[in-house]
Amino acid sequence: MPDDHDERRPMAEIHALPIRKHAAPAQKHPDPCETCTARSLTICAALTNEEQSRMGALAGAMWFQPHQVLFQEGDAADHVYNITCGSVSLSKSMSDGRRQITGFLGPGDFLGLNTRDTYSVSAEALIDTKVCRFSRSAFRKLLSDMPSLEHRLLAVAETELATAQEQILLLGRKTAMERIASFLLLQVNRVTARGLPPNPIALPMTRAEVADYLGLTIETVSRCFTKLRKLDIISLPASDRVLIKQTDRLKALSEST
Amino acid sequence: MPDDHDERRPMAEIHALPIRKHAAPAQKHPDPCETCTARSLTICAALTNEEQSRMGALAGAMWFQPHQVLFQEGDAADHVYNITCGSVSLSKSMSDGRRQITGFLGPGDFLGLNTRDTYSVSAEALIDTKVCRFSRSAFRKLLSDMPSLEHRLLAVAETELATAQEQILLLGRKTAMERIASFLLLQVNRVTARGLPPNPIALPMTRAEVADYLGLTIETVSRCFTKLRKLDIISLPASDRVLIKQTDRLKALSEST
DNA sequence: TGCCGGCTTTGATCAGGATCAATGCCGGAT
DNA sequence: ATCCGGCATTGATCCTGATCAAAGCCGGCA
Repeated sequence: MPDDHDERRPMAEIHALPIRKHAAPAQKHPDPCETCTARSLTICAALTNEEQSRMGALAGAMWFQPHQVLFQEGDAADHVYNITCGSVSLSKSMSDGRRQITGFLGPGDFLGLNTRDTYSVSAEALIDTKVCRFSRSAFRKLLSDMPSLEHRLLAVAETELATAQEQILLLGRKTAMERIASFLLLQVNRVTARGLPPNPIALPMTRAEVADYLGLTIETVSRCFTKLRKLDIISLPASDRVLIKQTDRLKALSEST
Repeated sequence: MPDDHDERRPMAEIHALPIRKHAAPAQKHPDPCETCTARSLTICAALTNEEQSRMGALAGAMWFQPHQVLFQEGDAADHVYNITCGSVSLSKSMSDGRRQITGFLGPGDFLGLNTRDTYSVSAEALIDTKVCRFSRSAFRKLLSDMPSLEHRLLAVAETELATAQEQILLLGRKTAMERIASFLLLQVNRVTARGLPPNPIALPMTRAEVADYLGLTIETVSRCFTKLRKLDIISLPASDRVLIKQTDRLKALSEST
């Protein structure tokens, strides 16, 4: 991605497309990995050029529009995905409609790894999103040939596990305000890890998605944002942008009450 | 383990020991893996005999008593552990003492895997527990020589991730009653997976530990148990044993309200 | 320019679970 | 047999965040 920091702004060529239930594979380039902007962020960084081109040959690029579903919890886990650009939410839902978002993914993140043969969560594009897709069988073959790839995936899985544990602490024991503060600090980390300017932070998700991620309601999320604004800890230049004015006070709020 | 189903009953030889802050390594047997009762449950099952004896040579057996700490969140991650017998809780704590248990582990489960150099959670024995401990450097060497081991670990990590996602849904969106019902059904699975009789279930943890796992208070846990008993869905022959009388109704409670 | 629909904010009220407090139960030690 | 300490249960009250309801804001479009 060039310096387009507003993750919400649609990519022009995609925006013109009619909305479809399922995305179509993009036409193949001679070597898509050559120009991949997420390459340094992702597991591909662990591979030699040769290995990478072999991997690239198996990949298919795909685009997804906001709210398009990559896969649903319980679907046969046919593919694995690597996000090259955009944002995706992972979620689980209950029969009565209650939803819990288990994580937000961005460029370089890996999706759909699964021992069992069905996905354990649903994945949905938050904004226009481009992914690199592999069939699971091809990917498995790749794995058995490249121990460094498997090694890297294990590291990724362990990091995700630590993130999930942090999320479990947040949901089980933190107050609404602590959750919001932790969330904002997390977004700062996410954005700086990608080398983007940290302030103001662009939120690729709506209040409803934040609420479903933090185990709260839309109203509570909104009220906490307002309260932080009145405390002069943040400002909200737009509803999807947050300017953090006092990081230290935000940190203090994320740890106690 | 023979047919001693009460996980809370202390092992005789251990109970005689004075309480120590840190457990001492047990004297080495010629080949401890030969007699390991958890062998079929754990990652060792993926290894050939030769590989296993090589792995066994690097392992040290250790015992821990109830409340003994294997390691603390933030400690240098020097070792990895494999539980052969007993139960361990993983938890994270906040500075003011609030605690969240992120999971309970039992025989065959693996502990302490970590990309970074510090543990992301604390581990504490719930009951008398025996583990097989490896230094991380030795274990890493082992890993690079045995792709099948790494493959197996990846599968384990993915299963743990799916479990964590389930826990995130529970903490973010389920009511107190739904959490308790889900918890009890989870315990049934845990116990039957180990081939033990499912009814009544022995709970190796106290109400406080259940509460810290489910993001509730002791009182709420107790009230839910009482309510389930009054609904004739369970009975409580002892405070650490639950007899499930109507699994179908319990399942219904775990999904809606 | 003004309408419309989706998202966000704000207000009023409600309720599920937390907190505070007391009692009960059981096992181990004397 | 009795006491004691830790854990569990039960009851009364409180409070955080959910729910219900109504504006407000903003961008797209006629």
